[in-house]
Amino acid sequence: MENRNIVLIDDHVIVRNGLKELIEKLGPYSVTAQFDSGNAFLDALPIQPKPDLVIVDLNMPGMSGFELVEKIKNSENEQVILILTLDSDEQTIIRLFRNGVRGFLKKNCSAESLKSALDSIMATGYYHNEFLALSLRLDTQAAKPSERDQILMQLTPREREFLKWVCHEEEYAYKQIAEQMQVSERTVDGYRETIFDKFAIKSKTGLVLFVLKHQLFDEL
Amino acid sequence: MENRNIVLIDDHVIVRNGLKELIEKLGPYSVTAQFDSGNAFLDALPIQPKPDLVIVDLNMPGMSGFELVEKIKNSENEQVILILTLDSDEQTIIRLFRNGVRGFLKKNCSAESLKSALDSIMATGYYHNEFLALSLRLDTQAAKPSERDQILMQLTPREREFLKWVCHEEEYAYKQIAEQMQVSERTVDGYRETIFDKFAIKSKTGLVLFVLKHQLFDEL
DNA sequence: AATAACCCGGGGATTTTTCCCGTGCCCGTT
DNA sequence: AACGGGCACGGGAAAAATCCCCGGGTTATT
Repeated sequence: MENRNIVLIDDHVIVRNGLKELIEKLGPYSVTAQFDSGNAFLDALPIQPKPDLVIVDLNMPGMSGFELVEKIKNSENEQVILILTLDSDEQTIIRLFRNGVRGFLKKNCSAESLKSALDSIMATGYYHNEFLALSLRLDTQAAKPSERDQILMQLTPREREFLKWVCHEEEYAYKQIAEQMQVSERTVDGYRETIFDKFAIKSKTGLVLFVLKHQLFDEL
Repeated sequence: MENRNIVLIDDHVIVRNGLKELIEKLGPYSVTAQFDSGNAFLDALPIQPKPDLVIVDLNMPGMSGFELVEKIKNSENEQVILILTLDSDEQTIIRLFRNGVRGFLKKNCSAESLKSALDSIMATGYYHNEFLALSLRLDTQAAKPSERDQILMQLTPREREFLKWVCHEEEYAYKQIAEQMQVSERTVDGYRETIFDKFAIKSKTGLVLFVLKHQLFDEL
């Protein structure tokens, strides 16, 4: 098999050099170009031959790896991308994957992991590890019933009803919610306050974000 | 390495036998049990040793593979599952994966694909191919692209950025958003106003609901 | 040159939200 | 009988959000 061309994008030259040495020892791979920023890569896109794989550091100053992936996706120039990351939350990983990323690897992974990632991407186009699988399952309500239940447990019936009104399409003000719930504004004030305290929320906007983020709405 | 125990669930005995022969030729795998329905497998669950892998046909009379996966997931008895399918829509695949399925394979796949699927699942726990990748990407984009795109078209770049800040976890006040965007509060006032007008929104709360309802956040 | 669309910003007013202070009732537990 | 939690209610005040007024600039299109 011919040598595969790999491009590295990372702001640290030390990391790039370390990776290059490691990668070229692992198999028929050649690191043919390195860039210290997403912009540098994008600038070079039209003039360089398309690599077989682009390895992107997620945490870079200026344009983050995430932004870079989005820009590549929106360009006409599809790339096979492997993400290098220290640790990242599930949401980011899911979004990256949906933007066409082919795999994720922790920066502190073993050489064996790196090798299997490279081999897998070259063979099947993708590298799939528990990192991603876990994230995807966390993405759905079904995966985190415990967290949701734990939140719901801490809500009294009136507080749940209050939250339902807060997230109502009609965008009720507290005064109107008070009317709907047949209590005084001051009482509604109380519901808000206790929920703020319980979950470290600071604003009505935060309440909406909280409910939707934890997908509580259907349970209220 | 020891032989891996594989269980087949498919309503066609011919398919099962063909698979068994093929699988046992491909590597250190033994098909230790076969079932012609999901129910038969569920009945046997408590009494048989847990297999290393369960291969499930998606299209079965009676209980479908999908139902079976859900039941397994809701039982206490987790299984490593590979799905065999003729062709299936993206939604089903996504749901299956989120229910813990480790891989998908077309029924008419090559022996090489089957082998790499088995090897990959045994090695990393997952098998990942373009089949799934495509589905996941379709999941977000095909959801309601027309409606969402139509909304996005009506937003200027600054308005999108503004919306991103409005829905930020930190619950920024407009004053803080103005700081982040490097403009005056009055300018932010303008972004809000125009968005309110465009989409008949009445409050900051409404903005959050709007963004999340139409799943705009990832696109901003 | 005119028009439109986007971007930017100051002053001021009203409403809403947020946060204090307090009160009391009911109910189940201890 | 005392206690805590949930529920309900009130006054007042600071902060934020909302809604007006008004002006300016750039850029692309016509």
